[in-house]
Amino acid sequence: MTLSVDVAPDQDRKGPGRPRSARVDEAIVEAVFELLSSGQSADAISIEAVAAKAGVGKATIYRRWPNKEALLTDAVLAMKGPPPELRGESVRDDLVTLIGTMRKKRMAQYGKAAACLMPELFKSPEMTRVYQGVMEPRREAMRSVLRRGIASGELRADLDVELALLVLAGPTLAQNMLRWNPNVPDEHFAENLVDFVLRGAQP
Amino acid sequence: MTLSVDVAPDQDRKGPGRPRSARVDEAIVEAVFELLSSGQSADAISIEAVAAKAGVGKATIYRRWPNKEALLTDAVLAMKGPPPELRGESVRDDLVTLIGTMRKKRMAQYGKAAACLMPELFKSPEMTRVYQGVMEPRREAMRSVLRRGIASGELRADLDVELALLVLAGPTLAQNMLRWNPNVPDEHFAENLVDFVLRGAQP
Amino acid sequence: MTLSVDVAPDQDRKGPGRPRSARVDEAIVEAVFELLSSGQSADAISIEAVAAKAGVGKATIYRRWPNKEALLTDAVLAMKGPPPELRGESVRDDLVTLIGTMRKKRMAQYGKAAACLMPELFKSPEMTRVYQGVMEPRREAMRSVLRRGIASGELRADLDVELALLVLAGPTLAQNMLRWNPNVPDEHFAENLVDFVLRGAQP
Amino acid sequence: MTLSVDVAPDQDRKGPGRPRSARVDEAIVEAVFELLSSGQSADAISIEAVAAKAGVGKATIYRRWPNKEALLTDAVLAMKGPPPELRGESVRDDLVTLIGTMRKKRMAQYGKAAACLMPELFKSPEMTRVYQGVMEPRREAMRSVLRRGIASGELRADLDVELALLVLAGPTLAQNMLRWNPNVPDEHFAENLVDFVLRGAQP
DNA sequence: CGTTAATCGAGACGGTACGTCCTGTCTTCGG
DNA sequence: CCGAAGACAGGACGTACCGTCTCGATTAACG
Repeated sequence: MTLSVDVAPDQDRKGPGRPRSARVDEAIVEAVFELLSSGQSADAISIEAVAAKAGVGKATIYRRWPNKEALLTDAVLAMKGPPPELRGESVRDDLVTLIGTMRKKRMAQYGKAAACLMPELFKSPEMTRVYQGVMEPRREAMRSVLRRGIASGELRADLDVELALLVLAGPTLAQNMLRWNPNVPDEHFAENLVDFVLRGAQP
Repeated sequence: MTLSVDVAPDQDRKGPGRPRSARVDEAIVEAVFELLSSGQSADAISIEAVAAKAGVGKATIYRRWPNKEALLTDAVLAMKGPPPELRGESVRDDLVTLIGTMRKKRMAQYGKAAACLMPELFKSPEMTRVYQGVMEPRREAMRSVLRRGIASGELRADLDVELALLVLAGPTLAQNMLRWNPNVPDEHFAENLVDFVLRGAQP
Repeated sequence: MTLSVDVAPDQDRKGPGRPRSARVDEAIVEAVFELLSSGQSADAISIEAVAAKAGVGKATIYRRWPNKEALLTDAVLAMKGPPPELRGESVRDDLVTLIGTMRKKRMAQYGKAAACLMPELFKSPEMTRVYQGVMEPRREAMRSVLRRGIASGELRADLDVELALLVLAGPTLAQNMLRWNPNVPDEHFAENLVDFVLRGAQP
Repeated sequence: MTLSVDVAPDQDRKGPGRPRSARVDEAIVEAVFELLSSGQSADAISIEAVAAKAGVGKATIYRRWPNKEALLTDAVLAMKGPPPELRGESVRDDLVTLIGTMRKKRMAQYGKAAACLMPELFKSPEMTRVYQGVMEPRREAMRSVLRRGIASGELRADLDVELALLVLAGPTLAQNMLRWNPNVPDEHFAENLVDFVLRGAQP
């Protein structure tokens, strides 16, 4: 599945008049992102606040996006990064890498932002679609690693790939977004999780 | 930890005048819950909408709760149910029961409601506290089952209880709230998850 | 036409229990009248205000009248006084008496109250009916005086009785309710008006 | 006496921002007038109802008038029309014209509206002042016609002008506002009234 | 004298309107 | 084209009453 997306979709206009500033685009999307990750729910984010934070007139925003939903959608799209590069040697290491990239750098922010977007996900199917588009590549990468492990004998032959995916990503999500279990330390989270999932709880 | 909570806190007033109706309390909290679990974010829930849905005047709500946050907090408290009864024979069965009760009946609604409350959790520490109060009993129940398993030899002696907790609850949460991985079926979810976590992914 | 009216209609109950206080009835109607003649419109008069002014509980009012309209209606009825006694000698004197009794004593208050009731007259046909019932006897008295005058030759044979009625009552009303022309003095108003109407404006 | 009045008083602002819409002003005043003449008392007219009827947001009303009283006052001002043109030949004809213009076209509406405003007149001196300002020009016009009649001998030399004014306007008012005497027909009302007043009731 | 029922004050109830504030959109201004 | 600023329709806020209903306590006549 390929989702090709441009952040400011009607930018290819030409002709007379002052051209649109690319800086402005970035400033707006950045402002949305900051507001989101500061714990504001989607409906609590007003165009007015975005305009103020970006140092921009309200009209300038409406010139680029038809409404708030489109703006938020584009801001979510902008959170999408390149897929992580995998070494491809050990399945365990690749899984650790994949889980780890969900937790690095801006991921604490990302997690908070994603959590704040949740009500929006239930309301807007468009937003749901975009969110899936952001998630799916990582999911697919993990699937292929798991399948490789089955083929190479590093993982059980009868492994349920989808369930394994969920068991790896679920805790990461819960911890990222909600810090669900405060007793689990952040350090070596990825390694500990992967090792646990590989080995299981039985003796 | 014990959290003793009454939903309508100042009801024990006495003296002259017509007493407050208990039906009204229920109707209001129920209305909040329905709005929450229909995918409205906390800030999108207006007191006016609650009043309309409950068939109640706005003043009747304000007579009981000083503001929206208090109302939402109490509504969350009302979601707290009794802890599940465990058979106490097999650790595996008890874990299945615990995971299962997170998914039964109204839990799909509960999950959606919880997801919609997330932005509020970041804003209101009071809400965070109450949410923890609702969660902690289940967490503690699962902890003691896990410890029992270690003692009885059903689980590894070096098991990280907190991590195990997260690995069991995280996927449940992700699936409940977000239906994160649509490829994992709902049927036998608890059994499949517990068995997977017990056994691990390795051959 | 006969309108038989009792102010507090269901008073004839008997049997055990504390009887209704006649004082309370009077106090309530009096309170309504005072509020009306202090320049409050009918809708601006609240049962609460009436109860407060009469020193009575709201329930006490609702026990006697089913709603505000009925209360106001009864209060209007209470404004009805006995028809004036006419000497029957001179038509001019009898007209002066009739006009004069519209202006005596409490009539300034009555006028103000009536003015404040006007919006209600448009809304409530029941109120209209009652108001007519209060007005009609005076109107009829004046008609018979006028007809007597025609018969006795004191008035023109071709006099339009209804129009004469209006020309006598209209200015009185306008001046009572609105003090419409502040340049016309209150003293000898009735005499001046009647003499003017009798004589006309021509040389 | 000259009363210069503008309906929307602070409209002459300049500077940036979207200018106020003149249509909106008209729609609001028109809505007030319609509500008034549909038999609503002044206090029964809610700003909310005005806004709804005018298809306007409440804030738009409050941007122009500080409170309900000011709005009603301005609406009354808007009822003021140009003084009628008089032929100046016969006093009788001019009086008929003056009385007649009080009864034409929208005057039935005007009468009802005025009646509904009466309670307000007792409460608000400002409203009283404005109402006088609307009435006075017509009163003055009639006075000068009467004085002309005295000078020309068409009317009695010792005529009390103010009383004559009241005798002409009072019945008109009573009939306009209250349809006080339903037995007097609307057709030829002005002619009949003026002829009656000129001639008097005596033989 | 005790029963009984109507009394009164008080306050909860479902509503409606208040006047304020804010949002998303639109429209103008000056640069 | 851009920023700023303000008007606009709409809607929620929290308050204040309204008319009604429902209590507890009091009170006065009847049995």
